[in-house]
Amino acid sequence: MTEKDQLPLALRTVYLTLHRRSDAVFGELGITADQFVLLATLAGGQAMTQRELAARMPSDPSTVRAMLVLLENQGLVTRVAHPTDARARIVRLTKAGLRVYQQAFNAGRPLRDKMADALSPREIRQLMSMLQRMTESLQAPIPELVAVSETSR
Amino acid sequence: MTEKDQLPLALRTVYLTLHRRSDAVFGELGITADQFVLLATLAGGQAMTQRELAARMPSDPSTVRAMLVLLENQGLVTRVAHPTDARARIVRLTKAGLRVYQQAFNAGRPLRDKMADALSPREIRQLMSMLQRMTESLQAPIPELVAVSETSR
DNA sequence: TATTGTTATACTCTATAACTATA
DNA sequence: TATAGTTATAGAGTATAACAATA
Repeated sequence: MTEKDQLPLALRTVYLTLHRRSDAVFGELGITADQFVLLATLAGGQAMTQRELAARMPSDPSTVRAMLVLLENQGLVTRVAHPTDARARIVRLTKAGLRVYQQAFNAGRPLRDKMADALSPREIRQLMSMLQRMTESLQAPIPELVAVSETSR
Repeated sequence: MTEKDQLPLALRTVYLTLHRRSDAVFGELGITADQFVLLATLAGGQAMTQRELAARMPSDPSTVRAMLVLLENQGLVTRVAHPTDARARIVRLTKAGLRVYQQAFNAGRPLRDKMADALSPREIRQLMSMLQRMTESLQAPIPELVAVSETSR
């Protein structure tokens, strides 16, 4: 069991710890940590289709749809027809949705600060770089995994 | 929006990407990625009570119980009486549980390698150190969060 | 033919609260 | 009084497959 093999568990531990504390903070505003991520994805950029939203979160389109239904019932997002593609629907934050997002962003600051306080500014940059490279590497196809699946048929 | 504020989302993206790919790999062996973590926690050390198990995963005792029921039905873990504390139950891997864990560990190697390949050996050490510090920092009480909760009563 | 989204469905994980038994 | 575990309950996220409408 090398240090490399402990990486997934270490990653999981910090993520889940963050996720639980985030749920506690955001729960006071009536949203979950995952719903906050959805709102943040919409707040960060332009409006987008459900598929684009799912790809950025990242999550599954049907999962995102389930989340959107909940958020729509709360009046935090709306879905309107796409201007040129009649199949697609554009998701947008409502005024209330933007307000809740901003409140949640502020409410979460102590948590983000606490996490970042464990690192130097230089380490934060290095960490961001590493996380992005890890994500790209994990998203690429992995030949050995394909081989395992194929041969097990 | 500073780089520091993007850290939680970057962490989430890499964790969820890893989690999904892990689920796909472990699913061929009949277990989920979270169940693998439970098995790994038991395989890594001595037998332990459900509470100890929950603390190490980390997870909630009632969540762990639900997972243990599923794993017990699959014959992968057993729960026996604690020798000195009649309230507690000791959780142990069965022979089949150890075998499945080992198979899953091996099946997950390409994934772990792929993730680690994005980093140099030095970066892996640095990353582990950072993740551990972040976890500790997040587990400590956060005064500002307490204050928010208190004042909102 | 491929793509967007919906629907139905099912399962795992999550967590709170009330409870029993024991320390 | 505090702790270990169970039970009941509820909800959120997850994802697959079949489907309709449209590109």
